[in-house]
Amino acid sequence: MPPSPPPRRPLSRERVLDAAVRVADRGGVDAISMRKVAQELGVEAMSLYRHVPNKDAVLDGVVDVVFAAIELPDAGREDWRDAIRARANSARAVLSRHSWALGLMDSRRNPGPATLRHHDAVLGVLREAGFGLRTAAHAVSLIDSYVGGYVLQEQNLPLTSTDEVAEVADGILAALPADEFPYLTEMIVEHALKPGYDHTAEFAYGLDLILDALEARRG
Amino acid sequence: MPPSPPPRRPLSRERVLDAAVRVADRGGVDAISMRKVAQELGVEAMSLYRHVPNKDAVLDGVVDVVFAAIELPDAGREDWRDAIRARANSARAVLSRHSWALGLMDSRRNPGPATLRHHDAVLGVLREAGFGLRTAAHAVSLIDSYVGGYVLQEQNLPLTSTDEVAEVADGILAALPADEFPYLTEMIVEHALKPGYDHTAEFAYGLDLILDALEARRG
DNA sequence: AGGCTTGCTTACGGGTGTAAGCCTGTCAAC
DNA sequence: GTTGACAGGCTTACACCCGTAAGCAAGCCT
Repeated sequence: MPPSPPPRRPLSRERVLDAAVRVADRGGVDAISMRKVAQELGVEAMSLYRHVPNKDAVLDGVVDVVFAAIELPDAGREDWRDAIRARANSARAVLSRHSWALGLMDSRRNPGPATLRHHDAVLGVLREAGFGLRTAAHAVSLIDSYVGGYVLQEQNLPLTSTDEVAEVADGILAALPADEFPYLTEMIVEHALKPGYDHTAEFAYGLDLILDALEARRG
Repeated sequence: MPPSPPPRRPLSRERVLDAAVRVADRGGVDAISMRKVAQELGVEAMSLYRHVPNKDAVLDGVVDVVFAAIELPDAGREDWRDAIRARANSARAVLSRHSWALGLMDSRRNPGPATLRHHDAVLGVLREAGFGLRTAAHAVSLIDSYVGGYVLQEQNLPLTSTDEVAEVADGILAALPADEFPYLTEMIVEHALKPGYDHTAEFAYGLDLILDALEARRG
């Protein structure tokens, strides 16, 4: 018998979107082209159109795929802050793994089901915790801004190792007179170059500050 | 005498960058192409290469032009919060006017002079106000995240008039069963659709919350 | 056996960055 | 003045990459 030739799963909208995510992870949003996504699947570009109406639909879909990967807040927690903190950490992890997704959300005006379910769950936790409508709206705006903004600047400084930090910092320091930017120089030399900078801890600092301040204004 | 034919200012790096900003304001980052920028100046594409080495340099330059438009914090204020608040408001205004710039900052790894001057000034205000190095670093991260993130989601919901809000909200409400997203529905019906939503006020709420919480941890 | 799904082929009309070389207006030195 | 150099802008051309319309071929299910 033929040893089951390559399984050859048929294409599907889901497989197309997943492939698009992988392509974007590798080369950014601009890398998402029908040809490249098709290639990722070992297929020709036009084949995708059997499962997706056009490229815009791919972009819309891809955003929702990423959103679906963010864990929903657990409404069962006794402290609303724990629920929100967990989902914020998850959101940062996911958005930072697919850093192109943040920028893509702008141009897309059609929220998918995962996106909507998400906002609903977060709002639910806040409302059940006793936040008024208006305060809950403020809280959502504030928290989402912080999470999104943090990921944004995390991308700007994707410095995983201390060596990389040193390299970039040296470049800046060398290119510019230290006495023109005294505070920046101080920060780089005295703080950024010290080992042990941790994005997770930095993120947590701001998040806790925000959550505590919101707790103080609850109800 | 000939009535001074069109003044015909010569090109320059500065004029090229300004034109690129206008092009991006009109059509987003992707609209920045050498041909389009040249057309904006009434000139052919290749002429730009006399004043700019390549397209990447245009993108780097354009980011710095936008940054330069943000007003520096005034170190003279008695309360550091007033200085930071003023600069945050200015940043939001500028970045929201050139909404494409936020996304562009990611890919650019070469901060221009305006960018550096900016960070230095903000750090200066915080340090002079008595913040320690570590706390100042946290504060910068927190504030910048919030400002950037707010602009980001402001773009997602660029709803200037209440009518627009209603239109979008109706679309969402119609497309999805209200009982599947009860909290979201509540928020839209009871809050978002009410007149008087003001982005400036919403932004101020979160900003003040953050600044007050930071003040409590100063020194 | 027939139809329907799935993927492929070909093709069109556009957009991109930029290398190489030409043309012309301006201005300084003779 | 006349001449010469040179900068600034233009033309042409190359070698890509893009989204997608139209129609064809093969495999599966009924």
